[in-house]
Amino acid sequence: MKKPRTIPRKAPTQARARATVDAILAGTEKVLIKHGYEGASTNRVAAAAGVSIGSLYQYFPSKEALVLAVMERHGEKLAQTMEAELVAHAEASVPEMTRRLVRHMLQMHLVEPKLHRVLVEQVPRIRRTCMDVVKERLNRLVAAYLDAHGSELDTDDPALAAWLLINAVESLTHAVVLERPELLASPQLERNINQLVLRYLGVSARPARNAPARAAQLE
Amino acid sequence: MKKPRTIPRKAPTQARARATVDAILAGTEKVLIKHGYEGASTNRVAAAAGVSIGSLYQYFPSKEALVLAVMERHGEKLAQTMEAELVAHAEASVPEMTRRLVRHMLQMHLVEPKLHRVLVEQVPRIRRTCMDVVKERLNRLVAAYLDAHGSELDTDDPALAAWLLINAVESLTHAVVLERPELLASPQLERNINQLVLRYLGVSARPARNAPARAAQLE
Amino acid sequence: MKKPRTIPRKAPTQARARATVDAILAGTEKVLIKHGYEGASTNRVAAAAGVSIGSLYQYFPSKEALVLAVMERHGEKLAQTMEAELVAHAEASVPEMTRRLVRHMLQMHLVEPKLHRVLVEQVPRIRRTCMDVVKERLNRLVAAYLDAHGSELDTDDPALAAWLLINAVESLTHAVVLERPELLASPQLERNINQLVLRYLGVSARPARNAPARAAQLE
Amino acid sequence: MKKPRTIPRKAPTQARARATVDAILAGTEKVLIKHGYEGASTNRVAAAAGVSIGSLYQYFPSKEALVLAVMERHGEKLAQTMEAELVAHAEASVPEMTRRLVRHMLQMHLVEPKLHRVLVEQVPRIRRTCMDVVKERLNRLVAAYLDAHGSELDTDDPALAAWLLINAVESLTHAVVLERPELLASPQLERNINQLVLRYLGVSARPARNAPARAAQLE
DNA sequence: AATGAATGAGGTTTCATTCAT
DNA sequence: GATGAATGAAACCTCATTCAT
Repeated sequence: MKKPRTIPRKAPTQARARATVDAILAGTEKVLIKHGYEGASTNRVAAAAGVSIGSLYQYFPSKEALVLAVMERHGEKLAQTMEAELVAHAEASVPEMTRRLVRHMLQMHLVEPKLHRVLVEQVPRIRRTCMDVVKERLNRLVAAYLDAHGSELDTDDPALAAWLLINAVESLTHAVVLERPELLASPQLERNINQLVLRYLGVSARPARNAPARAAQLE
Repeated sequence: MKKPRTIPRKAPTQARARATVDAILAGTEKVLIKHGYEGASTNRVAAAAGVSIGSLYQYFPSKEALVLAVMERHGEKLAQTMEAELVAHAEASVPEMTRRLVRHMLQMHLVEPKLHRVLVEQVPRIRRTCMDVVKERLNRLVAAYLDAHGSELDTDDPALAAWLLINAVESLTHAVVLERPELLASPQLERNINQLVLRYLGVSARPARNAPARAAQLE
Repeated sequence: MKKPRTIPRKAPTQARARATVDAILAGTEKVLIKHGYEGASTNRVAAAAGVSIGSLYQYFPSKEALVLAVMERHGEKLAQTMEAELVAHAEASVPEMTRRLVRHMLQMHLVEPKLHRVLVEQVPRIRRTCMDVVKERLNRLVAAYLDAHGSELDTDDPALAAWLLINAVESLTHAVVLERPELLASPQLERNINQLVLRYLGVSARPARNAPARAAQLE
Repeated sequence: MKKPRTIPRKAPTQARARATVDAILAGTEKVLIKHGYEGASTNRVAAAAGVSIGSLYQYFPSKEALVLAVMERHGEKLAQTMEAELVAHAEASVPEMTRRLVRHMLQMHLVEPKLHRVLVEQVPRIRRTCMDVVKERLNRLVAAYLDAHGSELDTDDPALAAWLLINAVESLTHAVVLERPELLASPQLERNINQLVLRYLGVSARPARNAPARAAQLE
């Protein structure tokens, strides 16, 4: 069992090289989408990128390095949009924030959905997945958010709660895409996920019913 | 991207043939554990099984057929133990049942844990995973159980709830094994997962508040 | 710097396999002769052998394994003819034996001379050369012979003397072939090498001076 | 089989260029020592020399040209020290001179021994070796010396004798280094090589017989 | 003169699969 | 039924060399 090198071989310094690397990454995505992970050979990638196989190997020492780079790029995009959402509405109440994030999570699969599926379904998980990156970063942010709102919640360990929720919600969105795509549109699904989150946190999803609001909206 | 045949080529009728097939499956498991999915070549499997490569191909038309068979066998085992649990304690209260199933789920990873990891992490998900089988069967049973206990719950759609919970809990157990194995032992984790489930269902984990039931809170 | 495997991968058991291995070795020789060491690729060898590249790799794990096998086979042949000569005339006098062996050594380069040149000149010496095998075996025999004839000689250490002589004579024959092929035919060369050997051993090439003489002195 | 150009592409005229060429040669030696002949790629050499691959090719048209240049430089050094020895003691007696040269030859392997080994063992001999240069030049000098001392010797052809001896002694030193390094220190080896030479030339190693000279016999 | 990005033929090697025995 | 020798497409990757900058 070999462990192929995955660290990029050299960072492109000249503009020309930068363009080559971009072309290679774009080619990798194209090939992954079209042929899947197992069908993605370095030769195919080079061809799709309009670059010689030699050039490819000057920057990426192996197929896994290529895929890893694509995963990181993709994960980065996802993480950034989620972060933006969290930061932009830092003042939102817990139910409001939950709704936003859940909706966002569900929509993530609509950004380059084919690439996303290939990365999530086909790439062996040994290699750190793009989602791990996303999850890690989200984890911190959500944990911080829960910590800040600790008084409104019924949780013994906000960090653990963040981790649990992120994993649960993330996996649910995957599962929906894979197994029940017809539910994606339905508000029922979204409502139930929100419920899962809010009830777990000890916050009512419909604050109206419980009380005329307290605490949450004042922060 | 080719789709290799995965249906077994012929069913072994003679006892000798049956033994051969068993040896092949055992060999496949051994090789998967030792070399991972990508490192599992048919020749290696045949060698590990003490069977000629020709014989292997007499029963399994492709590498994927081999892996699929192993996955089904493994999934079958898991599903059966879960089903047994559900059936054996059909009368248990919701909190009790939840606790049982969650604990069971966490322990599943301790049954042939290495094989389990390989199957879950490395086998591309295109090919229907073993867990899908488990999940599908559990789904029905849990949905039925929730239906039966509908009056105790605050859920609009028991079937959807079953699906949500099974996916969430299953993915959490994976995530724990992969990312936070140190939590496996901790009662805190189990308590939080139980909480996630019970609160979502609108059932208090501490039945005292709702009903006279006890027991749960000591863990 | 990699060290390629050189041990044969599996010993052919069936007659068919035996034939394949022979064809591969023959092909290797052909290619070495025609294209030299660096030009000898495994693909070329397989083609020359009329065998698929896959078959080649079933028996030889690398190019170096191929070359090594050829070298051993070739060295074996050479060693055997030298041994035969030594054994057949075990009773010969020292000058007589010397003359025989020197002549033999010179003629060795006429057995498959092209292959011999490639093996000697082009194969990097890291890999144990065919000549090492020959030399080792000859070493023992000659040392034994010198030991047996110790009383006729003026040497302090027959084993060392054997080693010195074999190396010297062997290298001289190489050098002749490579640098002065025109001398190969000349009796002068042979006479001088004989002289080198005999005088070093303290035995006159013209036994007349030392002893009642026979045969040798007329050349 | 291609024959790559080996003649240097252009002679460096400027001082800067001279420095570049030196750096390249030094880099080549470093890489040869560290990675061996096959592992010595032009890119590695350029890197080791701290020079761009383009610059390297401005002065050396091929990998073989590089190695050849290094071999010539190395051979030149060796030849010069041997020549110096011969010239400095032109008046020495034959035994004395023999002793000096043999000792010198043995010590040659201690000058940059690693580079020496790589050049001698790994560089395919097609390409004229460094030793050929040394040998050729020594040949002339030794032949001249033997000619001058012809009266003291029992040889029919001093030129041939020179050639024989140089080859024999040179190869013996190699063989010692490669096969019996433990002998390098021993005086026995040196004594035996001297014996080989002197007896072949018909000169006693113990000049007492011929002339009043002394000293030599105690080693 | 120097750079280093780019090239691509061709190397070694694996492995799922077939088929004669 | 079983065997295992044989296959060959295709994978990954290197490296001497060129050439635009």
